[in-house]
Amino acid sequence: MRLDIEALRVLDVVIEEGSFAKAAARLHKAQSAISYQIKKLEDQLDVTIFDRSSYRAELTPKGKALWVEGRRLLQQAERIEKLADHYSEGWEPHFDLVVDASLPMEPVMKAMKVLVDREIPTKIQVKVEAMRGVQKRFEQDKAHMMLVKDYHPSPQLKPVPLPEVTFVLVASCHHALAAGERIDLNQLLEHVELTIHDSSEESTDRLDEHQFGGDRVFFMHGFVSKKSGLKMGLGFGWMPEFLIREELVSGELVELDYEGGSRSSFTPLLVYPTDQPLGKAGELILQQILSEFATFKP
Amino acid sequence: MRLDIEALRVLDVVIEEGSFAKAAARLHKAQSAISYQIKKLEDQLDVTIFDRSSYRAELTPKGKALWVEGRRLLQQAERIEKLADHYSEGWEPHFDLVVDASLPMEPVMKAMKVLVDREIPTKIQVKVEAMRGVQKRFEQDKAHMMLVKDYHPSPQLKPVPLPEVTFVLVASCHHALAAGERIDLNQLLEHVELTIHDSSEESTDRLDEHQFGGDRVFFMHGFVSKKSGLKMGLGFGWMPEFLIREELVSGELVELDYEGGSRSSFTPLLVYPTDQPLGKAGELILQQILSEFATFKP
DNA sequence: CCGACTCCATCGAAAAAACTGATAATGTAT
DNA sequence: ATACATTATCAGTTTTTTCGATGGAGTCGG
Repeated sequence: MRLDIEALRVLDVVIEEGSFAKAAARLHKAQSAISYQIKKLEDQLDVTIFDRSSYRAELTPKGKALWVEGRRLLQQAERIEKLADHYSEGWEPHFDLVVDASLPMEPVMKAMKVLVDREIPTKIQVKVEAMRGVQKRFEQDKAHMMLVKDYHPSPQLKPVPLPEVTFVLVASCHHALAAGERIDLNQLLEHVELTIHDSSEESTDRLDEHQFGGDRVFFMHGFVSKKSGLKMGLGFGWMPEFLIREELVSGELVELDYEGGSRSSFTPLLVYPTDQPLGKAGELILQQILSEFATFKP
Repeated sequence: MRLDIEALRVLDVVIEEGSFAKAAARLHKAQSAISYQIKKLEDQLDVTIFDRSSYRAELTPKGKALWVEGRRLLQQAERIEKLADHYSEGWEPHFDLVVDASLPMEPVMKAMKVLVDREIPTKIQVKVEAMRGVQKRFEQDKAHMMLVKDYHPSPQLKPVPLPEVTFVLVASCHHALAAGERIDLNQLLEHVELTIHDSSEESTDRLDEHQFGGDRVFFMHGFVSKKSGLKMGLGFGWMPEFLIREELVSGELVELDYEGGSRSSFTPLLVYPTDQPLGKAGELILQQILSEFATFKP
C-alpha cells in the first residue's frame, strides 16, 4: 500500500491553503515536512501532482483528479474515526431486539421511533417471533434483549416485568360456539382451533399452553391472520385482548362461555443478559421500552 | 488523523488469515510487527478490536464493525492507486472534445462508442457548439481537441483535415423561392433567412460567411430546428447536405437556383494543441475519429 | 531597480515510528 | 507429557518523518 492518509491530508490542506508554507503553519509542521510528504506522494504514485515551474506550485490535472478521490478517502477515514469515538463513548455497534408476537407492538415501535429520531450511532434490529421461537432467535442471534411471554431462566439473564397482557378465548359471533353456555372441553374439541405457528419448531408436535389439543388445529403465522380467521368464522382461539378490543365491543367477536375460563393473563418480561453490561443504546432502549409500556393503554 | 491505511491492511489480513502469525507470514513481516500494528490501531481508536482472553484472538463486535468500514476505505485506496497507475501509463484524467454542430455527429458518436466500450480510465466530455462558439469553448474549457469548420490558426494548434462537407441553399418545395430561376441576391433578401445562432455571441451583430444579411433573419438553435423551420416553409437557408439528403430526394426541400451558387463546400478540421502531447486517450480518440470520418458515408 | 518578502527544494541531524528476533506465557493437539 | 501454535513484550536496529537552516527563484511595493 503506497498510499498514506497523512500524505493525502497534507495534500488537501496544501490545496485549501494555497501554499506549502501556509499548510505547514496550519498543520503545526515545518515547511520541509510538507515538501517531503508531497514529494513522497508523488514518488509513490508516480504522478506529478504539482507543477513547480512557476512561482507557486500549481495542481496538475492529474493532481486535481487524485485530490478529489483522496478527499473521498479522507471522508471515509473521518467516518471511521467518528465511529470509533462513538464506540469508546459506550455506544455498541449493533443492538438486536427480539419481540414476542403476542405482545403489543405499539410501545415497542414508539420506543424505536424515539431512538431513531435521536440518530444514535447504534444499528438497531427488531425481530418478531412467536412462542419458543422468541428465545431461540434470541440465543441464535446472540441478541441483546428480548420481550417474551415466557422463557427459560438462566443466571445470566435478567428479567424485568412488563404490564400484564390478557388473552381471551373468542370466536366469531356467527360461530356455533358463540351462543353456547357453560361450554366444556369436549364441546370445544369438536370445533376447529386456531393457534399461532411456533416459529421455533419444524415439526409442530408440541402444544402451547394455550392449546386444547383437538383434531383440527389450524396454525396461523401471526395474530393478524389468526384474527381474520376468527372473524370469518373459521374456528375459535385465544387472542390478546388488546388486539380485539374493538371487535369485542362491536360484537363481531364474542368471548366464549368456557367452563375452564375464557380469560388468561400473564406478565410479559423484558429480558437481557447480565454477563455483558448494556451499552448506551441498550440502556436507552431499556428505559424507553419500560416507559412506553408503562404509559401504554391499548 | 489517527488512522493508518497500513494498520487497516494488517487488520484485514489478520482477519482473513485467522491469526497474527499467518498474517505476518503473508505480509513478510515478523509476528511482533503485526502485534504492534494491531495494538497501535486499538490505542489510537481507543477500541478493543480483538478479545485476547481465549487462545486465539477473536474479533469483538466493535472490531468487526470497524473492520467492515476499514475495508471500504481500503477499496477506495486501491481505486486511487489504480487511478494513479493509469495516469503514469499515460492516460489523462479528462479529455474534452468540442465539435462544430455543422459536422456530422455520427462518426463522432461511433468513435466515442468505441472508447466507451474499451472502458478506458479517461473521462471524456463532448460539447457541441456552433460557429465561433466552437473555438471559444475550446479555449475557455482548455479542451483537448476540437472539430471545426473554421478556426483562428496558432503555432500551438495543429489542424488535421477531415472529409469535405457540402452546404446546400434550400427551401421548402412550397416556398416562393423554390420555383424561382436564376434568383439574385435582392430576391433572396425579400424572404426570411434561417440561420444558426452563433453560440459565442451575446449580441448577434456579426454575420456568418453563410449569411446574406436580409432584414428578416431567424436564428435557430441547431440544425435540427433549422431543418424543421425550412420544411415548414418558414424561410430559406443553408444546410449541410448530409442532413437533408432524404428531403432533397423526396423533393420536400429543393435546392435554390441562386445565381451566386447554391452549393458551398469546406474542409472541416480536427485541431489539437501541440504544446502538450496527447495522452493515450487523446491518441486513441484522434485515430478513431479520423478512421470513422474516413469511412463515413452519410 | 532595489530590498524585503514569499515561494519551494534540499540537506544533515534529530526524533519518532516501525520492525526484528528472541523470549515468555498460555493454550491446543496428540 | 511433548510438540506445537498463539500472542505479548522487550531491547536493539532500521526506516521514516520531521526539524531547522540554507539557497535559489519569483513577487511586491516603492
